[in-house]
Amino acid sequence: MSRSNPRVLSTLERAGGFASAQEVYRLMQREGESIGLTTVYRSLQSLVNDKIVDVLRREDGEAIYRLCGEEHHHHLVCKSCGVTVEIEGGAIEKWAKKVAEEHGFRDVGHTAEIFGICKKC
Amino acid sequence: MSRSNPRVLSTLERAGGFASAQEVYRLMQREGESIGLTTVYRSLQSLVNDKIVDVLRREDGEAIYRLCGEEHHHHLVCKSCGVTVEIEGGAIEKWAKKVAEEHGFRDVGHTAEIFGICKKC
DNA sequence: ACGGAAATGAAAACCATTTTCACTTGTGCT
DNA sequence: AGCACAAGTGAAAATGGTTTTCATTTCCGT
Repeated sequence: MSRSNPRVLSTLERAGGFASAQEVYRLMQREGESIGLTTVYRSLQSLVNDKIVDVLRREDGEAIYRLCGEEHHHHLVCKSCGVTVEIEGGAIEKWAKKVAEEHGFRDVGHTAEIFGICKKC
Repeated sequence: MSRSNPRVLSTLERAGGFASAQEVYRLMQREGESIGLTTVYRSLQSLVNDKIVDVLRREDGEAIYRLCGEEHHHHLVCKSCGVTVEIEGGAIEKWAKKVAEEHGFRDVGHTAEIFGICKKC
């Protein structure tokens, strides 16, 4: 098995700790790094194996990676203009954890997003 | 736009209300129904638009469809085997509403999902 | 029966991801 | 240094789910 290319992790960090493999690849290219898409995929997989990053799925099925333990937040998105507000989700964290434990789940994560129409729209 | 082919819905029901497009297609073929994969996809999409079925993602990114009641609920999904538990989200409803109001949003909706590894996996 | 709209499905296009394979780089050993 | 073998790399091809295209068929209203 191959090991993670450190530049991949560092790029993922720079991306805000949240990006797809393709995005990491494009970002690295734009910055002049010489790397192949294959290596990006392999490095991300390896980081997932080592539990250094988490993998989630976007609605369209694309895999997105984020640093584990990264303080995560949620989004309040305007359906009309797309403006996004980052919000704290203390209540959610507890709820998710509690519900999951009640059902015997482990290794628990969650997603939550609020959407609506903002004041200006 | 096209409408849903009723045999697709009925097959999804027979499948336990939980299957991927490919599985629905294969099931229908095995039962001797004459239908194209394209129509299965279109029907499922249309059912999702009409909020008759829900769409989730398996760990490998494949979309899975399931019948869904009208009451608003959330899901606790096993990342490994896909088993799903419907859960109440009273705490979330309040949280979403409160946060959105604080930021002056109206017409508010939300999504929330918890995922992890279930007891059996 | 006629004509246009909707439905259908085979084949092609798409696109993220994985695999293959030939080549390069790194490492340990003498 | 020189050698051998393991590990890393990436271009290109393969994979597989999903979407698009487009020609054909089915439906429906008049």
